[in-house]
Formats: sequence, C-alpha cells, structure tokens
Amino acid sequence: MASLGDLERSVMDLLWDSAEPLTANDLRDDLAALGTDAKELAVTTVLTVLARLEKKGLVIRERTTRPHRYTASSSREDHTVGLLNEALGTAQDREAVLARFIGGISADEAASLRAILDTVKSA
Amino acid sequence: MASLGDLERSVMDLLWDSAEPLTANDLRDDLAALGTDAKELAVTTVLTVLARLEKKGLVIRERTTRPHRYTASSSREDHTVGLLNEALGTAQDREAVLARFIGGISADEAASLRAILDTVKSA
DNA sequence: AGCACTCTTTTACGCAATGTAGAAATATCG
DNA sequence: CGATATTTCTACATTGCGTAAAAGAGTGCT
Repeated sequence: MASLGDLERSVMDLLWDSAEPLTANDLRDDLAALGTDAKELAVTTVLTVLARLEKKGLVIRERTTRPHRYTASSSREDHTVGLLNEALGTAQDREAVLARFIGGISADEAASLRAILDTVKSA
Repeated sequence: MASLGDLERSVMDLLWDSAEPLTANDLRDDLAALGTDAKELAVTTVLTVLARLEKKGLVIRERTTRPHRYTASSSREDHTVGLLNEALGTAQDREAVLARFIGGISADEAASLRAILDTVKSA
C-alpha cells in the first residue's frame, strides 16, 4: 500500500473528518488551525501533497468544479484495515500473530471483539 | 517503529527462519540462494544492512565471536504484532477498525479467533 | 477581446532512508 | 610479522516527502 508522511497524514485526517469535499485552500486553512503550529503552508504545497495522495489512490479529485474539490477515497477505518492486512500479510502465520495480538489487548477490548465476532458469525 | 526496505526485510526473514545465529557471509549466501535472483551481493552490503537493523533494534549482534553472529531480537510474530498496533494506533476508532477487519476475515479465521479469545479470557 | 485574478501544473531543492559497495582499518592465524 | 578474513568508514544513486517559486491555464469583468 502506501505509507504516509506527516503532512500527507494530516491532510488525510482532515479529509476523513470532513463530511464535505475540501479545496486546497480549505485544507491550508484547516492545517494552519491545527495544533497552534502557526504553520501557514503555501497552497501549492497542499496541492502537491494532494496530487501525490491522488496518485496513491487515497483521494478523489473533482476536476469539474473550478477550485477542485478533494475527498478521501475510502474511510479512515477501511484504510486502517488495509494497513492491518498489509502488516499481517497473506502468510500462514496470521493465526500466530493474531493470537499474540489478542494476548496483548485489554479485557474490555477482548469483550468487544467477542461481541463483534458474534454478530458477524450469524451472517 | 521502523519500516523495512526490501533487502532489510529479506535479511530479517532469514534471521527469523533460522534457529541459529547467522553471519554476514551466511546471509549473503542465503540471499543469493533465494528466488533465483543470482544477485550475489557484496558482503559489505549485508554488513551495512545488518548494522542498520541493529541500530533499529531488530537484530542482536554477538561481537565476541569473530565472524559476528546475528540474531533477530524478537520473533517475526511479535514484530508483526508491533506493526499491527502501530497501524491501529491509539486512536479511539480501534473498535470500528477491528469490526471492519473481522468482517473481512474468513469463517475459519473467525473461528480461530473465537477460540483464541476464549483461552485468553479465562486469565 | 483583453485583462486581472484565481487556481493548477511544472519544476526544483533539501533531507532522510535505503540499496549498494569500495577503501581503509582491524583482528586472526600460522 | 605477514597474509587473510572481517568489520568499519565513507560514498554515491535512487526514491519519498516537505516545501514552494515560477509558469501555465481557466474565469469573469468591462
């Protein structure tokens, strides 16, 4: 898949959190509004990052509207699931890994997992 | 954590699959024996990679023996679990991600998961 | 149409990670 | 001690990413 740099990640986070498509200018402003960085990037910087994210298939660009509008191509959760599967690989040791993983999660989470499994199983 | 390049990854795979510690020469030969690449890297290349992996904390180097001997510092499974947690992040949407992830696994795997959860839960 | 303004594309630079390996230093063995 | 094996140092090319100026293109106004 594609690993993300810091800025790319920030942009994706904004797109994921936004119900509406955003323009490069929107994103520049939103980025500046983040963590009191007072960064204030150039808009071309944002556009470059967006172009790269588009090439990676992570964002969709509407070229019909004049300020192009950008949207995340999949939800944050789906993206993360992709990362999980990438990390897990197609190997046969998936089960061993999952066993260790589960061994390390909290009781609460184990309970949620069980609940999720139950709802899925019935399907 | 640390993402691995292709060569670094190959070296780690060999170390993970080996019961014994390996020397740089062992690894050079093993790498050459892989996928009919007929690559035959220079030994210094392997040593460089090993030094980097050591710095990343992924391999342990025995400096007492003369051809230094290298071992993976943790199992492949534990390493993968680290990657999983890194991908999952500390985010609050862990559950949403896990739900989607589980939705995408096979029935077999779901069954194993349930079994694993049961053994863990009792603890 | 021509122009000003906005937005996008092109080009570019610096830095870090990685693959790759020669050259130099160092340890070992006989 | 000298030849040989091994490690360390140094180096270079490539790629990904952050960053943005410069150049090109679309839009609307008059």
